[in-house]
Amino acid sequence: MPVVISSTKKQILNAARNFFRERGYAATSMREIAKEVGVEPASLYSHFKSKEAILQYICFHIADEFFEMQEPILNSVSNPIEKLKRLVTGHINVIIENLEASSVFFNEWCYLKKSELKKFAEMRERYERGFRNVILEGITSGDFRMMDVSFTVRLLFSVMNGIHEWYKISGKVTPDEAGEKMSEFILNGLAIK
Amino acid sequence: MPVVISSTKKQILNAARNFFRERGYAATSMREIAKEVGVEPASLYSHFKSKEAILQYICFHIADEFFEMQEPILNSVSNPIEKLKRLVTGHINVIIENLEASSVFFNEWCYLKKSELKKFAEMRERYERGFRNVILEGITSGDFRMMDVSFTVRLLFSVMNGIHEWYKISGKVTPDEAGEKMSEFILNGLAIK
DNA sequence: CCTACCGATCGGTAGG
DNA sequence: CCTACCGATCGGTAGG
Repeated sequence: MPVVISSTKKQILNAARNFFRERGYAATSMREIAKEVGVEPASLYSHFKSKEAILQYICFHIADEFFEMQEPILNSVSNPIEKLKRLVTGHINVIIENLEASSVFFNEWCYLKKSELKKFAEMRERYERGFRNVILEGITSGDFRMMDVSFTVRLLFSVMNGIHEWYKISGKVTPDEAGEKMSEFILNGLAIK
Repeated sequence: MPVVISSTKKQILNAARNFFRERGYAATSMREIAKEVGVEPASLYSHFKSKEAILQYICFHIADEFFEMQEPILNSVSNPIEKLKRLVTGHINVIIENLEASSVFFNEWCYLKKSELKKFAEMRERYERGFRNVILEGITSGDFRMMDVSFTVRLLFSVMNGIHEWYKISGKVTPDEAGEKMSEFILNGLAIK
């Protein structure tokens, strides 16, 4: 059942995503967002009850996208290597298709209020567990080296998430090529064996 | 020639580094910094001419540390693999020994004023070039696979820089062990060959 | 969705 | 390094 969302609300979210990414949450004022949308500052409050509520919407909405991508892959039957490749490609595709929201998700989540911060941490833990399990499967199956799984998953997320800072939609590398190259980096590294 | 720096100035920098990392530059007020140091807000301005000047000091000071680490390694005669290992370990050691400053360097540089932003970008470009050249050397020598060097260097920096977000001084992984594990990840990846 | 407005807080300065 | 203070801007509300 699709959630109906007014055109003005969409515009507010769009403006907020851009400003929050560009200048940061704390440095963005409700007045700037209102001006961009073309309404008076007070009018924003008939769509969101606070500035932080806008941030909430952005962060949890993009989180849904990550889970919707992850679940079918985790439940598929492919081997660990194939599974990891698909997760990596899926993850960076979500980022690339939502560059502004992803940047806010990665960099501005800390401005969520306490109760939401807790939900946020639990969600991230659940998502990361999916990746950890695939790596464990791969070690068990003999496809992956023995390694410190927690440490490695953090490296994995660093590589994948970093892409939001430098990927250019207009560049010559398509999202799928980026997934290919990144998977090669993650699976085989730089050195010739 | 060591630059003499007053005890109060040091305290201001320390408080600023902590607050800028914890809440972000924009969300930190001069009043909070002053309170932490134990002086009146107005007194900060006899040490720094503006809030942004504090940010400048933090960003460019830690940048010096990165260059001081990099230069001798680039000029050493070790082979590309050894060189890259030492650069990786050196880079993350600078981060780990300066977690607050590094976080500010990576996340808050965008609040520098325009003229400083330009210097900052040039500096970063020069530093990254050092890494790119080592990878090029490695491809030429046959130690590294053929690859998209620009793309790979971005992945490399993502892996290395990400550590400032999750490394715990109190954890069981020492800085040198972290360098070892990270180099293994970068050079050989997850898969068994 | 607007007008009108609130109290709080901001970075920074004058002058000592 | 302090007292005293500035104009600007902030998130948000009342009431229509």
